Amino acid sequence: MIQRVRGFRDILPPDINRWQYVENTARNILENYGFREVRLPILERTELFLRSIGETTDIVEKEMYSFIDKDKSPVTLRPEATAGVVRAFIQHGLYNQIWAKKLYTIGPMFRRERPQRGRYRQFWQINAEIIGYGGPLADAEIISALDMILKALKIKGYEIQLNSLGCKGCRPYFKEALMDYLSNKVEGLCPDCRRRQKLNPLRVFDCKVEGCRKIILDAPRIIDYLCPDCQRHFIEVQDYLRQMGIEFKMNPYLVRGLDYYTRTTFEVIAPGIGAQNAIAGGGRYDELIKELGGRPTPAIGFAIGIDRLLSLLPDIEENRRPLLFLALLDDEGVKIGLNWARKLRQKGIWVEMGYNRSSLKSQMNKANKLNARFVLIIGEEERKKGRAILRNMDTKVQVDVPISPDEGIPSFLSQIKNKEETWSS
RNA sequence: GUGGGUGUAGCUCAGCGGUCAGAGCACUGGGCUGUGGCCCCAGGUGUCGAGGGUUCAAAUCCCUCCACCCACCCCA
Repeated sequence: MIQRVRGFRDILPPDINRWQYVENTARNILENYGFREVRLPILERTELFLRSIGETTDIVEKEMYSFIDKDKSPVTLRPEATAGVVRAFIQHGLYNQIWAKKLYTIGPMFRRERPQRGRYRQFWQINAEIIGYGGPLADAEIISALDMILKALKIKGYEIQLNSLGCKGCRPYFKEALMDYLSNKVEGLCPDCRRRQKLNPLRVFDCKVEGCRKIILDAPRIIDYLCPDCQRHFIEVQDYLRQMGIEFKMNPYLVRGLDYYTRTTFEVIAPGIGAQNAIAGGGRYDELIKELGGRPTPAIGFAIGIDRLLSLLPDIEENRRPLLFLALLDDEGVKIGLNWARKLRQKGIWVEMGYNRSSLKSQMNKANKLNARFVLIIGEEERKKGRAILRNMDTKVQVDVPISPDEGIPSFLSQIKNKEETWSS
């Protein structure tokens, strides 16, 4: 048997209900916030991710699905969405398009990690970006949209963690201070962090090793190094969030795994879904568009992990049911039934039938398994009388209706209507 | 990349050196010759994850590999 590639998943009914529910909910909310959907390539040039995410991040160092295309160019399955959005934004010169200020996209991302609960090599994200606005109101709106989606989905117990990473003006001072501090503590650091200390000292904050954590506790904090502008920005973001009643928790150690973030960063964690408990994350990236060759343009975005979100949602019960199942007992019956089916479906009604000739018993059985509300029986006897048998599967009540679709369908539909009135009263 | 756990029917699992590989659910047919759910009966359920080894004898013991799950690293 040919097996699925490791870490990839098949999404099948009845699970698909939950996927559609989450996507539809997010879509509706984002559209109300004025976001427009974009659909972008899954494959991008590797360089895009090297330059955006950062060469010394875990994603780039060990998690990318990269390969050499037939024309020898290095390409990579996107490990996150923002880089592609920015690339498209620059490529199409969208700086002044009113619809390009707020964009969202839903689709799969790829990271080649060891799979575990809540972590897959292909995972799905809902991404939203506000582009071209550097002020704190954009931050507040993006977090507000994220929070509204989580609330609409009735996610319980999630926590929004907030931090600021400063800007290109103030972050270097902090980086230096941190590097100085860490260089005196090298003995206590794990091998990974010794390397990080030189290359990308902020990443030490993410370390879970006991020794490193202790060192981190006394380390300089980013928020103490913010320049006045960054400070003001961050305070205003918090004010807006409080204004809207959005709860959040400050986390001065939140640095995020991508190098392009500036100022506001956030992450949403949720309990009860295993070790991989981050269901969403994001932040501001005011330098990225310029760094990728575009005009200087501030932006902020978030990503929601659909796979992880779904593990927090209860099963959605299957309440779809066909209105009518056609039990067709002979060749002539099939011909009549085909017309019933076509005409009813044109009216938007779900009609089922058996595709192999079998006994009435087995057709009834199938109707029952499909949970059809009505069965219309058309056989030799019915044709002789010119009247088909209509059985209500819930009440077991059977009545006759004209067998010809032109007369029978109106009769059928009026009966349904009456039934619904009596049921609802 | 590292560690631990698990691989037997479509699903959930039992068997853990000694005839034949089993149960429940699901599936198909019949009891009911043209009427579903309940009940009864019958039936396919399978390279016992793959390959090799030990043994008179391997689903069972050993080795290797593979897959899945969980955890570490890190993140969605």
